[in-house]
Amino acid sequence: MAGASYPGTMDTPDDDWLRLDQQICFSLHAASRAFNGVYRVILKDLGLTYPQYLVMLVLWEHGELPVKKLGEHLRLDSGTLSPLLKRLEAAGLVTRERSARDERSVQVRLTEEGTELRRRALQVPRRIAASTGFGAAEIRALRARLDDLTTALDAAALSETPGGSPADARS
Amino acid sequence: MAGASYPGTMDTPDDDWLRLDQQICFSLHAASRAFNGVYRVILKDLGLTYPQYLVMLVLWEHGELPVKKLGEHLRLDSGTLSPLLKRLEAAGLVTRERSARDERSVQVRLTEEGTELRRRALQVPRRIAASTGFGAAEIRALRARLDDLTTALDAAALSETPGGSPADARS
DNA sequence: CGCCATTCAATTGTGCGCAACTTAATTGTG
DNA sequence: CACAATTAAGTTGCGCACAATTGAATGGCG
Repeated sequence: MAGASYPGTMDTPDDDWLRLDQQICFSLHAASRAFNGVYRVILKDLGLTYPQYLVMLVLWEHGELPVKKLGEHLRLDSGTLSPLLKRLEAAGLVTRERSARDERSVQVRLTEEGTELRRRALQVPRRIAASTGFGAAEIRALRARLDDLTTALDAAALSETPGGSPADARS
Repeated sequence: MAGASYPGTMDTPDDDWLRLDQQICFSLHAASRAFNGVYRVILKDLGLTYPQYLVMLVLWEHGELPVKKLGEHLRLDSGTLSPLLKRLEAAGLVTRERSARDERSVQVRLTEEGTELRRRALQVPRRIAASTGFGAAEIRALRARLDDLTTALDAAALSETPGGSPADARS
């Protein structure tokens, strides 16, 4: 509200950029936490945290996966996944077993109970969607925007990195 | 509330909702972390983390504030802010002092060095904006969308709360 | 005035996210 | 075959987020 409208970028002064920056980074941060909060409440019934739910979604879709693949789907590394999977295992939702073929890799499988949980999870998305007040189309549009953003940011992070390793051709 | 029909939803089957849900929550989660990653790299020069930067932005704008007010601006509670502010204090960027007027409250003030840091921070937003590949207008549009989302989610979180304490007129 | 409810910060405990490092298995190369 | 390089998980350490609790200060009310 403060002073105004900047049509394009033209020569927006630094101070205004700083204010805009405050707004956009705050907005994304806040939205992410707000989302997290709603999921927290809804997922409490299932005994899952939000990240655990994401892992379960991937497993429900793919059946079973090594930790590495799970990490690629979710962009998470073993530092995050290992303890998380241990908790899911303790909860009786998954099993972790070293692969016989390649002893380095650990296969994550749904238990009976884990598979079962999917039925109860089916109503979660509707409750979330209802909470947003957004329709399917709007959600899809927002998702597309966010994915663009993520793609751009990931690319930028690489070029911006001090090490800046150029070779990043991931599988 | 079961069986209700939702705004844009025809009769999309549950399975598809689950898949869409996977996508939108994953997208937001990923975007948030990607943003965080870019800030991490850029803010390293300033010796700040992303949440610390948010706190500094608020302080640069308002000069000095009690912890409570800081928390309202950022939607963070003392559980998060107390240790964070201690670290900013240790870094010599802020001071914390119990208010003489009301001994319960702690006033957070910028030090000389903290005020000084703003000049170096002025170029951060431009680097971030460049990383996103978005123009000011796009950023603003996205921000507006995210704020809508946050508002809706916050409202929903309250009504969704298990305790659903009717008297939830906070503040 | 005395007491109780409220308010603000801080603390504790749990979980996520990420960097850096460790350990073990596999692969590639001579 | 032997040995270095690579790969997969796990571990450690730090910081953030949030719920729940604690403790001190304040304000309201009889």
